[in-house]
Amino acid sequence: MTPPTPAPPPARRRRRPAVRPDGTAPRLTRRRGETRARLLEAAFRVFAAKGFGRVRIEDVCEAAGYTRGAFYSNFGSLDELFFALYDERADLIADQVAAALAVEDGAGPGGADPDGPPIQAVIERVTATLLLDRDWLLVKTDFLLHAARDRAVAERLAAHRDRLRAAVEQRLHAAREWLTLPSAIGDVPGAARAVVAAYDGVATQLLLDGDLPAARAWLTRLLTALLTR
Amino acid sequence: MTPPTPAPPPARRRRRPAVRPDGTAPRLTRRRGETRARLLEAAFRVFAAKGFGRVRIEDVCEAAGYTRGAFYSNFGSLDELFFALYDERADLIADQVAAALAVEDGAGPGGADPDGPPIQAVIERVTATLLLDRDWLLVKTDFLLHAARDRAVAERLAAHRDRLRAAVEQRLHAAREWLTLPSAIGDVPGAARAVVAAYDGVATQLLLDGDLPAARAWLTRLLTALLTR
DNA sequence: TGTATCGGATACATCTATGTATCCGATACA
DNA sequence: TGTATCGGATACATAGATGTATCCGATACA
Repeated sequence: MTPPTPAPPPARRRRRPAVRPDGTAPRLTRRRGETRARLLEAAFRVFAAKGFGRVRIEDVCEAAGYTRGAFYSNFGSLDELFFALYDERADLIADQVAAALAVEDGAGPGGADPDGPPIQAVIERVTATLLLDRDWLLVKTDFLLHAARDRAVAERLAAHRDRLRAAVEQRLHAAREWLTLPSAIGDVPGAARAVVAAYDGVATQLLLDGDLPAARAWLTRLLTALLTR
Repeated sequence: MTPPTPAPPPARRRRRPAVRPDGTAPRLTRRRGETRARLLEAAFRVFAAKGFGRVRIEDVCEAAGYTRGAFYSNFGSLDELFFALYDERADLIADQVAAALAVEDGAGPGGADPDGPPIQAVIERVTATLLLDRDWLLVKTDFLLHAARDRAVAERLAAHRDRLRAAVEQRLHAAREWLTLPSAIGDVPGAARAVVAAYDGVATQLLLDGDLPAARAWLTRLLTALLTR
């Protein structure tokens, strides 16, 4: 049925080479970086609005104010763009969370914070930090479905989750003096995992009803039950 | 920009009519029902394997052993098939869960079960009942993403969740004598919601790593922390 | 200021999925 | 057993998206 093409090189995903034949770097790129950034930014909106499966390459270009030429000059496929987008945003968010949860250890020379158990404060902080943007949840869930079917993708997502979990764990560790965890939860690492699980659970509900304040309140209740006795 | 087409009837989704012009019912259908069932069964496998966004109508037909003629004779679009599939499976699962959690109130004339607090038993039961099939999780999550972008779809999904939550709630209510809920959780309805949230959270992890036994164990720990004090 | 390279636009060829119109074997009913 | 209707297959027409080849204005460097 197919024409007897001898052997069309099964090369998947070609793109503009990063290095020229003679080894010199392509003349570099300021304008290029901007278009790439704009494409990524537009892609985020489009993916959030329509879902990966319904997004055409041209949708992204249109939203970014380019044509497909710009796209193919920067990415090899929609998957590649999607993965790049996820990596970018995931790093950004992991940084934000880590910063928001970071403990200023040496704030005062006296050492530990004297004004009572800060567990509730930690919970509030975690809640406000993790549950931010429904659009990001939409994209992340799409990515989760990719990860569920592709080992390599799963590892990227798992790495992101590990960063979040580690940030939470560190924060809990700093507050361990005032922590009395339920026995079922056990230690601080277990508690950090429980926090992530509660977050994921509430995220599902948030995707369904879109009620961010309710999701925050509910997450607070769950975390209180999971982290105190 | 758009050609001045007068008014192309915006008729969406046509299919074989359920009633003939003269009002009589179409000659009925045993073979038809089987075909439809096989298409739905095949669709489940295909959706689980590839994800909604990557499934072509022909993929489903091929997996079911039919051609597209059979498909269009039974469904108007891939969305319609997908929704029908979800409704079917969701009902099935809700029935199973309700049955598995149902309490045999009048088992003995003596009344309540005498052998100690059955909370742990309830937890084990809920865990084993809810966390069954990763493929179903995959399809359900795809459906969740549809629901997140479409109010009408969201209500169907919410209805399913309500059935599950109600089954859990009823079971917890039956065991309320031995329940000492954490104060953050409050009452039985709150506890039922917490169970669903924990389930969703663990489901996310299960999608990522595919480790069902670990997911079960983890869900048990979470539920223990959420339902006991 | 000249010029070589780059970045993105344009135009085109192709491919794939869809939807529909038609046809034929199967099946229910007389 | 005959026959009208049904269920699904086949064939076709079309739309829509993709990928690539080419072109032109912009920009960095001399």
